[in-house]
Amino acid sequence: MAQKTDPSASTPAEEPAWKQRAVERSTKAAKLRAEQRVERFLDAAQAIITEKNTTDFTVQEVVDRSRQSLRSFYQHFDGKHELLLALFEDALRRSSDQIRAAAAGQSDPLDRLRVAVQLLFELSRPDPGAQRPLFTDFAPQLLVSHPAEVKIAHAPMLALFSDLMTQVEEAGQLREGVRPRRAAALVMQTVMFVAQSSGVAEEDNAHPLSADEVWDFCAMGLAQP
Amino acid sequence: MAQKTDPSASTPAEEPAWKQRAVERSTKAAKLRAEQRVERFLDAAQAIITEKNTTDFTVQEVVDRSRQSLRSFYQHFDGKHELLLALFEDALRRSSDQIRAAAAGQSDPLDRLRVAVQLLFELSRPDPGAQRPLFTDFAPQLLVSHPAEVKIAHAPMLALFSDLMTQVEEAGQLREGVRPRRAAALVMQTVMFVAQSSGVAEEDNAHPLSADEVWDFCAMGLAQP
DNA sequence: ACAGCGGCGAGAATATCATTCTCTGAATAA
DNA sequence: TTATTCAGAGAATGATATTCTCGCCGCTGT
Repeated sequence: MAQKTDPSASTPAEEPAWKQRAVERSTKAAKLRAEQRVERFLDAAQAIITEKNTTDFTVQEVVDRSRQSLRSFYQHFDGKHELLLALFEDALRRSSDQIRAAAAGQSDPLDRLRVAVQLLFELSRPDPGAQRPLFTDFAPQLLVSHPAEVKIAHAPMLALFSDLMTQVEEAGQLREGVRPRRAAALVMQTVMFVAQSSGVAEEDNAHPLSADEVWDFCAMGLAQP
Repeated sequence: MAQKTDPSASTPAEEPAWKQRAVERSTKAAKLRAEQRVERFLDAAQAIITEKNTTDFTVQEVVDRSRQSLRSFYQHFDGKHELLLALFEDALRRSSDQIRAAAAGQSDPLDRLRVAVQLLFELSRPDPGAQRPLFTDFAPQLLVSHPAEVKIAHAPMLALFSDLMTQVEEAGQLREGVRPRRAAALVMQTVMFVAQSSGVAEEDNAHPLSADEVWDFCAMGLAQP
């Protein structure tokens, strides 16, 4: 395919418009097909993850479930990590939308931030039923193996918290000397990570950290003013 | 060992004292040998980790380096993860000692806590030279695969922070309503995790979070009092 | 001194995946 | 119709962890 279009680039006069259109039509079709295939892989993976509540599936499982082939898989993804990354990005984006919507229900900027923190905490903790082992399970691994991509995936959530934090600042409710963007990053990571490790219940003692506790910590810290 | 002493408890008449002693002597020797072997594995692994600055070594490497055998390895460890866990626990214990010592240099409880937080932050961030890829590299994976063991490994550090936090409370410097033990857990995790993800430098923008920022966040939170 | 036994080195055999490669049939375009 | 591209099936490869099989060696009770 690339071999067909490249020649036209080197000698444009040779390629009449109809041919370009034809090529484009076929290209578009190909893209569509590719998107559908990718979609099927993503759906299959998501289904498996939800079922097994872990990201420990094999590529083969995804391939079988999506009724496609290994060949196809590797033609569309650079590897398993890209598939996971895609799902992770997606989950994070949807979650940030959800949080943004929830926060919008509050009129006070600090309340908006509070709601966001608390909801993020809930969403980030291990299996509140069957959702998002992506956050809790997968994120840590990626953070080690593909930090740059993870940062990109975090972007929407970070943007949300930056917004909220900036609003808090504009309302004069931010402590002196706190830079809103950095605070946003700090809070986001704190909440996500703490939620993660707090989730181990077992026969434990007092652990079950609550969203309120986390919020109080973020908002007011530890020290007596 | 426990198995040798227990039988004597259930049927004491059968086991004369000399036999017990003899058995114990041989048992003790065996234990000693086992400990030495384990030690060699641990040393070898630690050396490799320090060299390659990653925990991505193969069991075979460790075996070769320690001049022992795979058979021995699996006779002494349940698997690679146990080896790593052992090293992790150790590193964490040594770090908590180091931090405890550093904190002891301060007379004010809140200062002690501050020093502890800042040092923990520095120790937890990716390779400030060649040390502890155990924290940064390995911990996340374990947190997913063996959360219970990780919690155990965290115990000494948690104990330290609990102590420091309690001292802060006793000095009346803890904000109302903050439970020292939970706050200790919260702070420890926050600092360790934030340190981790902050370490990715590259061509980045403003990221390099500082220990001071983290401390300010923990101590005073975000909101205007 | 000797037979049995446990610990261990050497390294082959397995098992599990991810990833790549080869063959092939079918849809599509020319 | 024929050539080309696409994509399914699944075998081949490669990297590791983990297990297994052979012996050897030293110790221990007889």
